[in-house]
Amino acid sequence: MYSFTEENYLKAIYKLQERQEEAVSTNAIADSLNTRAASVTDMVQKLSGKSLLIYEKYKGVVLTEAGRKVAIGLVRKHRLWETFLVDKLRFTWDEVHELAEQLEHIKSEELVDKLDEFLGFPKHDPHGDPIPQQDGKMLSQALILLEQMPEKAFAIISGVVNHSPVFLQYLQKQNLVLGISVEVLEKNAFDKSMSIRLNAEKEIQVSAEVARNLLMKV
Amino acid sequence: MYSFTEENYLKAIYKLQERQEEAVSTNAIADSLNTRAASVTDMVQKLSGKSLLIYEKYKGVVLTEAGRKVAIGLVRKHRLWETFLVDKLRFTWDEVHELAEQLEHIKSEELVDKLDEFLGFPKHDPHGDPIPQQDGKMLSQALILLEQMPEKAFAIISGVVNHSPVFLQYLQKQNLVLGISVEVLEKNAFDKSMSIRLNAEKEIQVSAEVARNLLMKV
DNA sequence: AACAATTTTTAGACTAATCTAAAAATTGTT
DNA sequence: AACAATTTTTAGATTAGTCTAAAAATTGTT
Repeated sequence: MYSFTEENYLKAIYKLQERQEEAVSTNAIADSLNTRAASVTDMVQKLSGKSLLIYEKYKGVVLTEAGRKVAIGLVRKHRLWETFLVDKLRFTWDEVHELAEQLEHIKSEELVDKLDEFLGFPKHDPHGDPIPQQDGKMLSQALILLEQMPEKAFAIISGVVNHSPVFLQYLQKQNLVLGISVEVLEKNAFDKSMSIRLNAEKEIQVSAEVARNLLMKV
Repeated sequence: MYSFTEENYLKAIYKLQERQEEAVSTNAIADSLNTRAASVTDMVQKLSGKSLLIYEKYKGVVLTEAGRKVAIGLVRKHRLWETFLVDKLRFTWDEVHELAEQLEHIKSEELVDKLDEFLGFPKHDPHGDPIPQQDGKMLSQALILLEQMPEKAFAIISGVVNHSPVFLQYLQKQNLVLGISVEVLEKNAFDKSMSIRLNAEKEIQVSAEVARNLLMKV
């Protein structure tokens, strides 16, 4: 069984590794965990000793299969708890991240599997991110950014890149929520803002910043 | 906010104080937490510094109102999570204690209140123990032990004293579960065993040991 | 290829929670 | 009231995780 702290390091490394295929630097880990590079060096040496990652001095770290498994288990728990909080307890999707950060460390395979069943084996969490299955597999769903859509195209809002509460609250206010269908009416070449139509009804303007942070399912 | 460990000490002291009205000794605390008296001395000095309890050298400790409040909050969370695990996730009542020990330390007032609402504001947990309300009040329910019941009396099984899995499993097997009505048919003076009738149907024998651990609502 | 800038590691120290072993206080018994 | 038994505290050490500051390695630029 791994400590709260060990688990947090594994998840942070997993998330960093997802984007860039190379080894993850100690500084990058320190940044994402709000700690110092010296602390990271200590911890990755410890995790390396447990064969959860491969560490080369001055080169950075790469998770082993065992380490990846632990990290994916945490992501699974995090996203299932978020789904529970929103679907069952009626939290809003911008309130649940911090709570799920705590709940993901509850140790029990049986609990997470029963939660999964209770929720009806959801495929996505309230932010549109895919929920890993028991076997660690994730249904990848080929989402694209709103900014990448051409004029006249249709798609469904299915996730966000930026998870900050302020952004999520903005989306809520504009009714840019999961499942809404969007048609691109016009793309403004000057500032990259877009006119879009929601659910074949309301027409609104979104900035490039927003378009760059909304994930769409075609 | 208090640490996981501080919370565990407060809850343990609260539970010990419930039975005997005097100050709780460091040794008693050490026993109930599987730690050593020396460690307890350190921790109670720390908690005393935070005004959560009153500590007198060689005399033991008594919780302050603030300390009691924290402990009752933990009991509330523990019993609500146990109710969730049994009612919603279909765990059996002998499986949930360890999980609730973890879940009770999740920090969020809002979460516990929403959980309470989701469960329909239950008054008792799956073991029949009363669940404290938001304001810390508990509906006391004047339960008596089965062994205290006279012959020909009727009552409802409403709780257990001993929460060990082996006892709970025994109860399940005998159908001695919460809500069942019991009539005392005969009390054996020799070994204090009892003959009882369940739900006006099946007649069974229970030992003094069992009768001493079943809480009944008259 | 040398060296300045940057990144990373090492060394040593700190805190929270724990332990063992020894010292001190309390209690009970005669 | 004295003293043996028990309980409790103190002293000093340990572990996990963290930090700062200094040393070492790497990288980029000329």
